[in-house]
Amino acid sequence: MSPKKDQPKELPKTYDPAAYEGAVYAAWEKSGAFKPVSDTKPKLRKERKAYTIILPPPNVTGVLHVGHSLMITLEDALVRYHRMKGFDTLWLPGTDHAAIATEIKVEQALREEGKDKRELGKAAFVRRAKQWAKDHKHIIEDQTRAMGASVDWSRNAFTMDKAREQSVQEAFKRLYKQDLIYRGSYMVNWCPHDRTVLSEEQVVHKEQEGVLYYLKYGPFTLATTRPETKVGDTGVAVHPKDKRYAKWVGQTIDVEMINGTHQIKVVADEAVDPEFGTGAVKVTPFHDPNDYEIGLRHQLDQLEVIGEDGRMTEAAGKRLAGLDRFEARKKTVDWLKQKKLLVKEEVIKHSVGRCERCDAVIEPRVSTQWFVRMTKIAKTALAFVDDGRLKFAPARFEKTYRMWLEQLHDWCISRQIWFGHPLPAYVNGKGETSLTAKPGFKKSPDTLDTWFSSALWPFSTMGWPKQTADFKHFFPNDVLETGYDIILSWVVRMCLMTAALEVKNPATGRVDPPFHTVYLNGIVRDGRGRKFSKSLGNGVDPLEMIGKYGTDALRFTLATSNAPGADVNFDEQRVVKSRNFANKIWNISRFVINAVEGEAGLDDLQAETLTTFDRGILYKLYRLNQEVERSFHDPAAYDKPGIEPRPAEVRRPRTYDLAHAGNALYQFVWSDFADWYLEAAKVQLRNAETARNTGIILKHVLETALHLLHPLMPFVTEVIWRDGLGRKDPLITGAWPAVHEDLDQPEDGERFDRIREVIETIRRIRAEHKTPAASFVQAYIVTDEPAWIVEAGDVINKLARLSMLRVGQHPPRGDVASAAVGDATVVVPLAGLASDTAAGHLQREIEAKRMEIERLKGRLANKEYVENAPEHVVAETKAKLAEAEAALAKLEAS
RNA sequence: GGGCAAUUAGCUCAGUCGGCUAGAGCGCCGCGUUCACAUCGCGGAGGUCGCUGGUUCAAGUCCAGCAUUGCCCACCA
Repeated sequence: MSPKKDQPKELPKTYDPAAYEGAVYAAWEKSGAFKPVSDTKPKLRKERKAYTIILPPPNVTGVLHVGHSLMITLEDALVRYHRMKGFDTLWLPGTDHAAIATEIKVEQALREEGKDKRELGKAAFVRRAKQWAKDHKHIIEDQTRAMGASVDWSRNAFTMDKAREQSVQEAFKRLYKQDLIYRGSYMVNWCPHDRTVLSEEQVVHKEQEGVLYYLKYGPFTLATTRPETKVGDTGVAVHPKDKRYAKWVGQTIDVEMINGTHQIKVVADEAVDPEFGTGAVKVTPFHDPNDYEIGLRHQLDQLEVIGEDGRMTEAAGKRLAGLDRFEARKKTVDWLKQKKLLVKEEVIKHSVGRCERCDAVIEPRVSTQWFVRMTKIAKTALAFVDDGRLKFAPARFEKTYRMWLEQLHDWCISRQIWFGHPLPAYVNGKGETSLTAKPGFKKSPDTLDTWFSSALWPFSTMGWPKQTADFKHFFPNDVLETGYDIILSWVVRMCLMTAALEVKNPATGRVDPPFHTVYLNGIVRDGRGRKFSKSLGNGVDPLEMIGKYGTDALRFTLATSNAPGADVNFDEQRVVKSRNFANKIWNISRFVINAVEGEAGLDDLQAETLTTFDRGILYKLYRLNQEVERSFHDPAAYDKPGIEPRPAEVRRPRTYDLAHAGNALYQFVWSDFADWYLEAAKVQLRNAETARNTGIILKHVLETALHLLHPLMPFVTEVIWRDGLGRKDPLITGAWPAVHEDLDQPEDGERFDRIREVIETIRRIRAEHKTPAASFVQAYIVTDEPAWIVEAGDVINKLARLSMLRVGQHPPRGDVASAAVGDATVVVPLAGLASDTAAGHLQREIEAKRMEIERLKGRLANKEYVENAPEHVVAETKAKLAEAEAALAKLEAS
């Protein structure tokens, strides 16, 4: 604890997040709290272990959505925790240039001005796009601030800034030299709207209804969903074992098309399913991935009939040329009908690939593009998980990672859009490539897939290929936290690039994974488990939530809404609950601050006069500390020397279960501390003998709880710390509270709970007998072990609203209500109360006890149970039985 | 077609080496008493833990099968 203090301020009655959050964030940032401590104290670089997280860079085009909020919440909690634990902590922010998304936005802006990007020209367009990105990136950055993210803005990166440009160029060149990048003509996914090739991952397959047309096709009848491609057919394929068509195989047949009669070769190929349709399939090698393969195997011609713009080419013939592919389909069908070549139409469901950005139907086509060879480097990436250097949380996602690496196809990295990293290579007329300008070679007009730069992010942000001080200290990163929906497009590729570029871990000198753990969060859905969508109108704006309830409330809600890796059902009611929780913390603090004076600490406690409540709450606080640490604990982060984990943490970590931590905190703060200890403290503070201890404990528990809460609820805890308690050193850089092992006394907790049960029991009896809230009743507690209950007498009197309490062996006779609490019995005389149910009540209590005794006796009578169950379980059962029998005896006596 | 999840109170979810009477919040019903908080306090009702078998002294928890829902992967025209 720091001795430095400002004058505490009087806290208002209700916590108003909006009144503090902006200023608190600004103060944190200004103080340098977000930066690694070693930035100002370079000596610490050697002494302290680094803890590094890179923020998955949001698109510059984006605005904050709840998915971002979840990500920021989890990462910030981890970062704040490790900062408080004494790691040299770096959380590095950045944004992604999102090539296609940005290009689309800028095109839109141009269109609104009545301009077209092609008439503007490439150079001007790129300038404009860069400016647009620059103008917009602050939006998502400001929103990241609003979430309270303790990122180091001084290291803010952008996938297209100078340093990252160097990383990208260098990466391309190295891969090219190692023959891991090549250029070639293959079947690719083409978006006719954006006029660029896309990678497999940028194509979204959607199930939709379509028509399967059965056509007369020379001597065959065959089925197709894409009749417009007929003019591009150069073959018909059948299965080699299909007897129906055997006689045609190898022949060339005449087929009537809309643009004349074509000679079509009939081939036999295993790829044809004789069961589907008619068992014969038309082959369009230029425009279908399967047909492309069949065409290669049988040397069929490739005929381009649909152009890059999605319109039919000259080769499609006069009647179709220039038409959009879907118009061409209609026209072809009309023509087929007219010629009586259409046998039937069947409505089917089939999957159609669409562009993930613009939703246009993908047109597969043959095209010359650049690719990264994946198979070789995949082995290294698989080794990362094989030998346990890379772990997934939850572990099941490791399977997804493996699955993808085991069935890998080469990655198409060239794009025909204008905005992006220029592809740093030259090509000549013969298709030869070069990294440098040579006579006859021209600079490639292509740009690189956005994900190419993202794949370098864990080390490009650290200055790679330069061996900067940051690289040496902060690489590899610790945790990569992100949504499970981008394992493939991003996580896998970062690992592949680390392997391909042989980015060495400075600490081990070998190629290690770029992070030791991948922590995956789920997708945020609405309260009923549906995905957010514009058409449902169920979207949630995190900024609106922040405005209404405060950032801490949103964060606490997101952190506690689900188990790790599971989807989050977002329910605004829970944000209300979290807001109320923040307010509860606020008011607890107001009470403690007003009630307690002085700076005495735990060392000043007088052990002899500690009450059951005092010991109990300290024990529960100790357990809470353990529980929260266990939830945050990541064994891998401790791998390097410097910070020793506590033994208990390591025993059974619940890696990254922040929901568990949040629930434990909520339970402790609201129930144990506010509802019980605080109420007991109100009594103890009036007693000269217990007042001093109580004050010390109130303050100690509050201050400790503020620390433990801080990673999840940074704002309210900091405000209380600063304004309420008047602390000068901010909480954000405070040290994680120590635990006092000597407080680990479970019986203290049990006694606390036992007294709680006594009070609850009396209250229940009061309620059952309709005792007016304001009235007082008397109570007897029949017990063999009265000392610590007697000591709590004043508290019981107040909380159960008693006019008299007796503890001892002799309960009153007659008209009473009795209930068992452990082996004790609580007896409340009913004289003067609405007591019609007294006898029934006692009877029910006795009956319940008897049932319990029966059950326990039955279990102990079971030989196999006694022999097989572990000793402590059996002993526990025996103790329970003894307790129940004692309780029954007392009930029957009353 | 292959794989992965989920299924516990009206709703949203906890329940981590199998072991007392399965918990929380919200919602619902009843009552509100002293100066932290009505964004509050106290009490209560509410569950055949999806179904069927199996393992075990003991199953919400482990195993098998089934059902329903969701997600991912896969070239079926």
